[in-house]
Amino acid sequence: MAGKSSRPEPESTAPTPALTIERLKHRPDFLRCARGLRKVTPSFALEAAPTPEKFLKPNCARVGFTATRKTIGGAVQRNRAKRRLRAAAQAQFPLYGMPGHDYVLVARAGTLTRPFVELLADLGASLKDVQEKLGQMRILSI
RNA sequence: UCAGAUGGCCGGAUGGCCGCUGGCCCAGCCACCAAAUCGAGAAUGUCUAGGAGCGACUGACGUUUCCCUCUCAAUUUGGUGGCUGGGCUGGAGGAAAGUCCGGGCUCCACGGAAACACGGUGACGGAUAACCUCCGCCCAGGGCGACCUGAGGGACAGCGCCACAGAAAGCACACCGCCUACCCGCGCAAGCGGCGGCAAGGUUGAAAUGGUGCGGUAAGAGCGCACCGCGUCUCCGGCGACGGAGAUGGCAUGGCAAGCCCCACCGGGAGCAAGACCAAAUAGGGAUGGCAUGACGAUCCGUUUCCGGAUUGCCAUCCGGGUGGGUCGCACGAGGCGCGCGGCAAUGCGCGUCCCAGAGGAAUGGCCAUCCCUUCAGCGAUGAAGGACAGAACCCGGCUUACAGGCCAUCUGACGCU
Repeated sequence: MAGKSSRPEPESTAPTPALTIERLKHRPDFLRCARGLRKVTPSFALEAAPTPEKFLKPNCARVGFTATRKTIGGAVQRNRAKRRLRAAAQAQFPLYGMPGHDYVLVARAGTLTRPFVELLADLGASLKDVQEKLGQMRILSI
């Protein structure tokens, strides 16, 4: 925890030169995020948790995508839902993502039907909301 | 023109902004390797590394140049790999689906053969790497027709079943019926009763022991005859399944094999998470229970031999820890397209040409605009909503299932015109 507190202030994340984004690939990471913070919108559900020390890289956030057969449908629908979420993440994470954290975007029924502009707005608002809560948690833990 | 049959094809189009991924090329940076050049150093020092040339010389010796060995550093060139940037180029399907068959490929098992078991296939001829596939043909059924449908071997090898209905459903049967010729009794007689004969007609059923007609008879019956069906034999056609003709029998073996079964043929098992390799990590942690608690060996302790003690074992379950990487397999194949030849066709042969997805929480896209199509509203201009089924995962040949809309060819029937 002491090592984490040496990071720059949360306000200065936006002008940080290049936030690299990696993809979550392993089931334990998804499970850990599911136990973390959760923010639900009509477009999707956003889950977030700090990246474990072991996989921590400077100035890097990790994102994963999930779409279940039960809520979304067949392979074609699930692929399309994940692609829309990926495109939205690519637009919004460099602006609002926090380095040193893992995020998971869970597709919901609205992921396919919601207009893309609103999907982007949902993601931006959710990321800001999660950013505040994570910031509070960090201050409390110090 | 309408209705229909069969086969084949397509499966929205164009542009803009922002992205993902494979291949090739270029540039920059980094790392490694090799070579060359230059420099420094080492050997190298009281005893002056070695060699060659040169000068000089009796000789000792002197001097200069060059080559060879090792180490370090720098520069240049080339190669390999990584990262970043740029350019060019490729990037889901007809079913990618279901995972139902058949193969290739991989690993495992296995001495050969046979038998048994299990599973599959089932007219005939061909195609194929192979098939439960495909083509042709035969038979049966359906349709005016083009054409369609068919698990299509065996029911005298055996067992079993045939519900309900019906008189009778496998040693067939006699309910309603038909007859009274022969024989017996009664009666003058008609007739009645008995002894009997029959299965034509009715009824049931998926199915009733050949059908129709004539003769025949007391009534009837393949009892006789003709035609049809069926069986057997002969001849002809066909590679064959089978078809045709003739003779003959006098009607026989009812159905179910998708109940068991019999016959013929085929079949090792598991699958790319197969499997191979590199790197990393672990190299045996703890608990509980069971077995052995011997022998051999090792280590330790008792000073040493003898002797004694301790540790070390195996199996199961649970808990904990580590492992999140990469390369190959893996994209040139029973490959696509075109032409020619053989074949009715499935398909085969030859020539030419092309390289055409390779991901790995899994790319092949996200958004916008215009056009196209469909539906709805509207007289209309137009507006609104929407875009079939569906996403490669080792590859190939099939089958099955899903599918908005559209195109082409051939053929059939009806109507109209010439």
